[in-house]
Amino acid sequence: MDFFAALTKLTPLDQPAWLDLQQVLCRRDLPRGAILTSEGQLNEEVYFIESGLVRAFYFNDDHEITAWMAAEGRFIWPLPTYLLHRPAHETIQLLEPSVIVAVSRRDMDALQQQHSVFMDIQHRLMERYIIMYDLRVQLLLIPKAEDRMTAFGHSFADLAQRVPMRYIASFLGIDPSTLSRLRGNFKKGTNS
Amino acid sequence: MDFFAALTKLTPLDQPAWLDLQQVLCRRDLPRGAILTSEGQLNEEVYFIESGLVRAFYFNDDHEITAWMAAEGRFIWPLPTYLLHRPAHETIQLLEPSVIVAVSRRDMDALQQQHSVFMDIQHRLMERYIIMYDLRVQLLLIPKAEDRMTAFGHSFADLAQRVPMRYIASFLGIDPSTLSRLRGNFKKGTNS
DNA sequence: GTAATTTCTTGACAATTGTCAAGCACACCC
DNA sequence: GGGTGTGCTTGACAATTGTCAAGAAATTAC
Repeated sequence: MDFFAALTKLTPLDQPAWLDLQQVLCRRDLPRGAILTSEGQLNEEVYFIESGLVRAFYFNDDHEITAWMAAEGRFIWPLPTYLLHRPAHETIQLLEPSVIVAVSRRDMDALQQQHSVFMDIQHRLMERYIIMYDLRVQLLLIPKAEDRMTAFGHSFADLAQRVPMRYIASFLGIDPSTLSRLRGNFKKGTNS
Repeated sequence: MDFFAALTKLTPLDQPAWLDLQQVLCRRDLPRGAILTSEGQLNEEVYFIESGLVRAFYFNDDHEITAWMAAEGRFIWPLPTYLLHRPAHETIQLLEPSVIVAVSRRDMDALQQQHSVFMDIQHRLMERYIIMYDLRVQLLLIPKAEDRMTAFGHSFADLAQRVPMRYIASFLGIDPSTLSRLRGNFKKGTNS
């Protein structure tokens, strides 16, 4: 998924803005398991996933919770952290070897001052985040784990295939063993 | 809570912008139970709660789920609906007699074209929504109903007092009878 | 390819939560 | 202020889900 294509799909981008952006962006080829940002550290970058798969997680007591997952073609702008100037409560980690485009906050601030189109982009991404959050809350309010899982499959068919089960489980607030059992039952149900 | 004060707290507002806004805003004194917008209808207004208490809900199968609650001093900009130009999936209803300030979408669009400060306001509110959503998701991912309730009490102490229990229950994804029981246990626990 | 590690599955059981229903308390309306 | 309706509480039970643990399967490393 091309970075420029994804950007223009978000908002038409003029040549000067794109050139200035290219000056400051940094493309990284990272292995599976690499950490983009860590819980507790002040995040000062925004990202785009050119290829690969990423997830964010945090700890509640001693067990980790997957906050979200994203694959190639998606932007990562850790907004709650970014907006509040607070240390991240999430760790962002690669689930597959990935090519990540990164822009530092300092550079992004400067770009936003020079080209209003970068404000528009942030605005668009905020819109997307809100819509995603809305969906996420609706998912989590489905009372039964099985129904929650089915709904997840509908909304995130692509991720349902690629993301390891236990991450999906914690994303949905289900114990991995319960999720495994439900999967088993489901298969039996469809076969008969 | 004064509308103007709340606005300027969000973003400093110049005189001309405020005057133009006053032209189009409409203040309504509504009784308890009144409906601001209904599920399935295209919402074309944004609101501010000058006094009173409001909640939004929708139906999942046959039982209703409270999406959010808000008291005086808060803005209501139904963003998922507004952004997607889709009919609302929520009904917004007054829980107490309230004074509501409303601006139609048409007027707001015009204001945003004339005064960039109204874009800033939308931007600020989107930031708030994202932070609220983030909190909401974290709440819902707390596995035990009792812990979820406690966390709710911490984050929304004001609402916990004023909002009828069954709405809080559905907000937290708990059955009202379970919530009632937990409350009972909790009281016993603190007394001994 | 094989060993080592990790992840997934499954069983038995316990804890939590939901369901249905009945009684109680409270607020609201004339 | 008494009747009416609504919402809260509580009991008994059922369904769902979590916990702990062990074995199977898959993946990774060498």
